[in-house]
Amino acid sequence: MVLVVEDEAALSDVVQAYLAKAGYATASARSGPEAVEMARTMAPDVVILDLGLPGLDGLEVVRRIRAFSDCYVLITTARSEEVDRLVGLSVGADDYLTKPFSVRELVARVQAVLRRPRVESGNASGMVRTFGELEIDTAAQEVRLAGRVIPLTPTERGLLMTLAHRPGQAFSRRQLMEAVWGDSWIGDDHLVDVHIANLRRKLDESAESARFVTTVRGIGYRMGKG
Amino acid sequence: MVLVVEDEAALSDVVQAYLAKAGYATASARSGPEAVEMARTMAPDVVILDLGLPGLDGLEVVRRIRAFSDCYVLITTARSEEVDRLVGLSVGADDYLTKPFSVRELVARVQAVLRRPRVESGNASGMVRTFGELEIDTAAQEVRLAGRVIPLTPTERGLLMTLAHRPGQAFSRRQLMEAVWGDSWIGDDHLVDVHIANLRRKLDESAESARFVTTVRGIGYRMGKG
DNA sequence: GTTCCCGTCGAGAGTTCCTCAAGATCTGGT
DNA sequence: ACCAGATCTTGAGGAACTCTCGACGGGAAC
Repeated sequence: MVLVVEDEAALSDVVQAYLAKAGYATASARSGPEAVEMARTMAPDVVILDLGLPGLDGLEVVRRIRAFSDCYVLITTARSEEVDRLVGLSVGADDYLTKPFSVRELVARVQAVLRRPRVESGNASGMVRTFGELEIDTAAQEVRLAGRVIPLTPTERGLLMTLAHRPGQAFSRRQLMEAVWGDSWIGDDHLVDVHIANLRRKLDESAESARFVTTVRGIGYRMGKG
Repeated sequence: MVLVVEDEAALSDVVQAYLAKAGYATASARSGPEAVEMARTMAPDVVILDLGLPGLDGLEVVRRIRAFSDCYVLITTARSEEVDRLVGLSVGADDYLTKPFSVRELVARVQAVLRRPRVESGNASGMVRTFGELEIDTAAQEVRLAGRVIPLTPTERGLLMTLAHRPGQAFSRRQLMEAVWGDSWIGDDHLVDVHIANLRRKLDESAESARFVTTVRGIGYRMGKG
């Protein structure tokens, strides 16, 4: 499934028509928050995102989506400056196109992207990351431990999925807060500690005290390896 | 299999000869498009890519290869500016070397790469610096020696990463303090000595007394080669 | 041989992190 | 609109870890 995020209805329709003709199911969003919400609930394979959205900054949308999803993000932008491209790629986008672009080329890139070997995960759109007995299903938005579903609060899920998105990578408390609460949040770093503690309690009471979330002293937290 | 992409035939031959002597099969490409094509058909384990290729932009080559392959990409570049490195890593390269580089070091990195269990997909921001058996992983914020994780305090990590940032360059104690503690810090230079000593103890007790941090008398410290 | 610079050690001070608990806020149902 | 339950936020205390500093011994440069 391809999610098209574009506030200009005419362009959105054209793009969706071409994608449909190429055999892809599509969905559309017209604003940043809507895009994030749909990316979360529909778990698309590809998100085509217009950076020039009114309201929420486009790059912020990429960051938020990246917090819980590994889907491919293709950016379109009217400003052709190099800066945009680099910044876009550095926040986690996979490819970019500058406007005006050929819709055929857009479709070609989507096809190229979907040909790319999917990261460990059997099913097409649902992606499951495993860490020993822990399974994180980003499509179903649920977490299983030894087959058992662990009930997590949205905050705990957000933290876990952010960490699991790049296993081994150390995240600062601030990075985690930005990913889960959004970058406009102002609050105590200590919040992260408490939620991580709650998360660990739920995860560890079922497992044999195998720590999934590791503390990196002076930095923050990361997934995996004690 | 290691794919060497380099337009200068002499250098390409030398690199390939060393790699062959280390036991690796090699292939070579002399242009960007050829590199992409060979990466596609031969599915190499590692691609060593010269960013300064004529014609197609080197970064574009990385992006194209990334479109279908998750292989390890090691960039070499004559321009040592920070910008190059950041941009290179953001498009999906895994490591980089600045020219002129030691062919031995190149081989050492390739070996390190192939020894290391591939850590899941796109660790685009995961940058790993290697000094012989020492691996400095700035993404995970951890240091490995012969595959073993060495637990370091934040200060020790900071010092090591500062030194490793420019191997061979001598840093004064004051420079190191500014880098690790911040430029507003006022304190005794001797502090650096203590932490360097602690760092060396941790690093050397596992290695055969191969000093990674060298003292430059009257100046400070530097990374590598006595 | 002298002088300075560097390496090592130990103990107190300081910081970071974890845990527990209570108040505030949010959500869904009636 | 109201209530009940879940979730989020904030704070304080304690434990473990890390930093800092002074002192002494060894080694390099001259």
